[in-house]
Amino acid sequence: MPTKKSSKPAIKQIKPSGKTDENFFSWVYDVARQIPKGRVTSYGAIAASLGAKSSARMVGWAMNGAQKLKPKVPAHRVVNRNGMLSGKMHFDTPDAMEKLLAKEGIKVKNDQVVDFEKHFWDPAIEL
DNA sequence: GCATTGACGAAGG
DNA sequence: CCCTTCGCCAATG
Repeated sequence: MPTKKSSKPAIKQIKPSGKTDENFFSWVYDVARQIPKGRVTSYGAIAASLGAKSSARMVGWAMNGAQKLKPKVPAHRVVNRNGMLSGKMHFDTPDAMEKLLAKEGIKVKNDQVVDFEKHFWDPAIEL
């Protein structure tokens, strides 16, 4: 039943222009979606698992579109190396990230994840 | 087309 | 120990 029209290409289209090598970006989204509930990881860890540990910034930039992506990417589970919610301000509301984390059992204090190491999830190892 | 910025990270002073 | 600088690469002005 090949009635499958070529529609809905997994992941892509970060930009309506259709530019951008979605390779790197897509990988980031893919990994981010695989983050177990109640766990967090860092931008650098994701970048490193992709073979671009130096491009942690790109991971963060990728997250910028992650919120609108479908299915949405749990960007709230991704924080910086210090466990700080550096990207909370980029959500719909500054409280969204903190709230989502708290909902999954992760405590956030002063924009920082409590017991970050304990909740840390390394895609390069676990994946 | 060049300059600045950015949800980071590691290294240097 | 805190602050500054560099690297990374793409988007935006």
